[in-house]
Amino acid sequence: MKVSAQEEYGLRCLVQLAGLKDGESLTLAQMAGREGISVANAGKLLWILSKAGLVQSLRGTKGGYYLARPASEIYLSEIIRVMDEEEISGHCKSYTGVLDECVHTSDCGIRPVIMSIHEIVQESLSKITLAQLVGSEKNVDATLHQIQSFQSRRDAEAH
Amino acid sequence: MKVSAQEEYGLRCLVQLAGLKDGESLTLAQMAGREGISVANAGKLLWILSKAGLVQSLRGTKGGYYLARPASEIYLSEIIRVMDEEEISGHCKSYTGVLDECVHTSDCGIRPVIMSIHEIVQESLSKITLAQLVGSEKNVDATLHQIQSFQSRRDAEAH
DNA sequence: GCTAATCTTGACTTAAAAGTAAGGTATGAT
DNA sequence: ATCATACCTTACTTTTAAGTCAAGATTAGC
Repeated sequence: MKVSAQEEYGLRCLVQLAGLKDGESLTLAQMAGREGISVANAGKLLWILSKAGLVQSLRGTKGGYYLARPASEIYLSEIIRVMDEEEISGHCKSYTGVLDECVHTSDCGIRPVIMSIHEIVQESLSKITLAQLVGSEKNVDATLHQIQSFQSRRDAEAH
Repeated sequence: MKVSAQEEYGLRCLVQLAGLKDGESLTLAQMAGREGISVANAGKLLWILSKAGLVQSLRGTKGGYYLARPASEIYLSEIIRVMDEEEISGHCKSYTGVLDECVHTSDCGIRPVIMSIHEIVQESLSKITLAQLVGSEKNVDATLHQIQSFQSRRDAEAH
């Protein structure tokens, strides 16, 4: 249960774009440089984000990438879902198929758990927008802890 | 962000053991057969669980595996953590290290998000015990939806 | 004590994810 | 028009996770 490299780098590039002013854009080379990944790799990630409609691009000399919507209207749940949709779509088309991939079909108590885990993650991430991730680590951390779902976890102990 | 094969199969084997009566045990071959995996693979998974103290084993002719504690005292959070500790331990020792592995060290708004995602998952799973996963799919699903953290998610829409 | 059943452990093989390379296509400036 | 810039797309290589193999060690029953 971990965040994949593709998910994380995709998120990082989006945060960069979220910090831009209106009318500005960033090239692949710029984003790759700041994240320490290759231009080719950044190109792949941004292409996925572009295909999903989260970013738009402009070709040519003054080209680059920019967000397709305001950062305050892009939720992390959507980003995470988009970034690993690639590998999923090869094996199965629907969301039910995702389960059939790793869960065998006989009746058992585990299927609802796997499903619930994914729902919990998606639901938690649907409360955070890209706009809330722009800024210093300290500020973002403070912001996150004011969001309801993140705060409630403090009541319970982790076993 | 998905449940790995290792996590899922480990969980499945534990559910099998949780369904045993006192004094009973299961061999690798029995568990492997029921889950549709090879005996060798089951051996690897059970060894991890054994090393972590979740199961105990008995060698020899009448040997097999059984839970080290009552199923009602084993939380899913612990299982998930144990099952992918292997890959983590090779690169870094502490939990901080897990983050340094995939997050570069400069100040940014993403580190707390990655950390929070893991915390949310752990906290949610710490409310479910192995004992609650024994039974038919329908019953387990009903049980899960009565647990507080799973129920609260229904209020919000998934974006 | 011998044998058969079973867990233990490390090395190896295979499959999947991540990342790279290269050629193609569109755009803007001169 | 031509050239330089930068995005687009497919195929390939590398790396990592998953799964397998085989030899060793332990126990129960005869």
